[in-house]
Amino acid sequence: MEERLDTAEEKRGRITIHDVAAAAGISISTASKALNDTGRMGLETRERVKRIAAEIGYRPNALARGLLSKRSFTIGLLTNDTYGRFTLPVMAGISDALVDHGVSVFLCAIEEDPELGQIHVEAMLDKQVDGIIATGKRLDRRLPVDLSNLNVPVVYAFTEGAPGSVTFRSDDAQGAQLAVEWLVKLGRKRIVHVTGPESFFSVRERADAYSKVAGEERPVLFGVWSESWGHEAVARLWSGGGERPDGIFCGNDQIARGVIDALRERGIRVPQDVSVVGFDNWEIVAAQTRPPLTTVDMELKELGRQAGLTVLALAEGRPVEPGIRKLPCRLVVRQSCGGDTLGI
Amino acid sequence: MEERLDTAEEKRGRITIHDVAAAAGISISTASKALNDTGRMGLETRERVKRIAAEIGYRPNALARGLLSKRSFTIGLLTNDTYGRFTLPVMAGISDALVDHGVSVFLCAIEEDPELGQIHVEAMLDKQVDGIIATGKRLDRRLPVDLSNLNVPVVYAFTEGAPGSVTFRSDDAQGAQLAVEWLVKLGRKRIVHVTGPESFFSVRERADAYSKVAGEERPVLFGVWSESWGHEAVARLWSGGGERPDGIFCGNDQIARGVIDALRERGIRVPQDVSVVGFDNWEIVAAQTRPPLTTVDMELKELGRQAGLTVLALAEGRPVEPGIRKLPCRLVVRQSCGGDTLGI
DNA sequence: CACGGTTGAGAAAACCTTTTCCCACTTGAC
DNA sequence: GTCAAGTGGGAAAAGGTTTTCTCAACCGTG
Repeated sequence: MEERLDTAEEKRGRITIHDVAAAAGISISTASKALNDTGRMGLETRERVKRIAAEIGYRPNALARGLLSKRSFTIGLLTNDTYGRFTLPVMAGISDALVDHGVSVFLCAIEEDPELGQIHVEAMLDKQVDGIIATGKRLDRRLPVDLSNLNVPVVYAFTEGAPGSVTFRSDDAQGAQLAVEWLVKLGRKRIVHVTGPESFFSVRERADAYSKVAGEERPVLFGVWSESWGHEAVARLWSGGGERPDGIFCGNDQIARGVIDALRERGIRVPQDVSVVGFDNWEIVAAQTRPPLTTVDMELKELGRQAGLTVLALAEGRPVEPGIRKLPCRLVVRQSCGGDTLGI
Repeated sequence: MEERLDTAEEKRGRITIHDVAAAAGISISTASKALNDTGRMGLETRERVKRIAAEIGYRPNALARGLLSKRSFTIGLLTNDTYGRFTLPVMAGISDALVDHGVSVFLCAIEEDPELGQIHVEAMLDKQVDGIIATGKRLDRRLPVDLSNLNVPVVYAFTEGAPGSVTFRSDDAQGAQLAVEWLVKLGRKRIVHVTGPESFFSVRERADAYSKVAGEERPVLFGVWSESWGHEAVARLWSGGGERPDGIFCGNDQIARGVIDALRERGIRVPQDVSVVGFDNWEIVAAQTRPPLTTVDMELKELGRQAGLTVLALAEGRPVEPGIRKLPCRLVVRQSCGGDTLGI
């Protein structure tokens, strides 16, 4: 009765459902139904087919399956964030959410090149992706590629979406609020905000939230996203004869790092004399500052997870409310503010 | 004569070769041959079919094509480098090399989880990837997943490969040599090497190359891959009564950053008093040090490019010599060593 | 005029699955 | 003993493409 096809595995190429059917002495239709838990058949037959399939190492060909079902169990992730600082956590979240559903992710880094973007999008469409997630490095900029009437669902994550689309982004205002409230809670009174270029939407949003909590009259220093700007800002703050801050909310971790270094160089102690809080929770920067940086995490992985589930829902035809979804940030307490041993 | 099917584009779903054939008034076989430049037919027919296909926006379905040709024009990139520091440049290189060939890349981050790795590999095989590239964050460690008898080609890049496979890696010895020779050329005599854990193969390799150039008696300080170790190493070097170095070759850029910061804190000028050279050319670190860091670039993008072309060659059945291919590193001259204005 | 060779194009098989019928058989009720 | 209903399983089509084979028409040559 053990009628296994020795040739099946030797025959160069994959094991198909025909091999399973032959090995079980049934037709391929029955084999298919047995393996997919569809159709009617004896429980015993079903079990036997499954067992045999497992034994000979059968795995269904996703291409053939996709041809029929119009689902490729594949999605595309488009990004212009070359360095992957934002994209990688997003990607991790997407993959994490979709791997259980058997979905794999094409990653396409398109830089700022519209032509390259076009090529990648077409390649993905040819491969019948079930959907596309667009992500980037800036909330208020579009990717240099048109994703508008694509006949596959598109979801935007951490980049500006087309009108009428569904977009996921971090709630920067809430994140900033978290940071400033923390400084206030620690008793800081003379708080300032050192941040990036005012042209960034998230800069303005964070600055507004800061003003709401710290007070409209508290100063905001706009600059660039670099450590050296952090240095310069400290120089500026401590050079004049004005009030000396006791709390600095920085627009990102790199600026915070510059600020902390500059303060140390001036003999000002962090966090005893001045509390510093950053934004991004970019581990590589935040964990290496001295002292390690208290900062705001944008929960990009969760953002990716939700974007993944959403594009899947759209691909399956489930209805999804369009609009912008803001996901809350989280404050990561390390030692640059104090309060880390308080258990507040 | 203009007999275009208005319905073709309206019919929900993609435009198929049937639509092209119908629009051109020919059979699908002829259409296929016209579009693929195969078979025999009148030049005029060929051109006309191509024109019509373009007009109605026909794009071949890669799933159907792959089913027949056994080529999916898809490869998988497996990595355990969560943060993407090494993976992203490699990925960029692969993508760059393969996009012209119509190949897309599945990215799978598997952390250190063998089960997750297994799941992703199976998902990729189900999707009939033409090949797999394994990459990681360490030259002397395997990915936590078995890629040995997979019936698709596997290429290793920046991670340890299976015996008999083809593996691409950076030539760390040559890179280290480049760095130390640069210090020597600048007239530095009292060179030391501050590097990572001796358990890393590349650490030993770089250290050996350093010893060959600088002299066997020159000191090597093993530690960890962090800025704080850079600080500590400087403290150690400057605390005793011994000789003070005038050139420091660091095992990576983070250590170099720590070293430079520590030197500045002691009032030692870089590069006037001490030249510092790093390893990795991790832009985000190397460009933000003060002064910007002269460092060794491992050319990971080129490495990815070659890995991509190799796995493609294997997928197409072209013969490839197995073995380990070492790719040369490149010295990136910034200002931490001096010599940057010499044009040497 | 008969015939081999060329040219242009189509029919059909193949790739691997899933799904929709459809058929034969069993069971129980009347 | 006949019928209806239910059960287990198979044949075949469909999905979009490529490729092999076949066929008809046409050409020139002997």
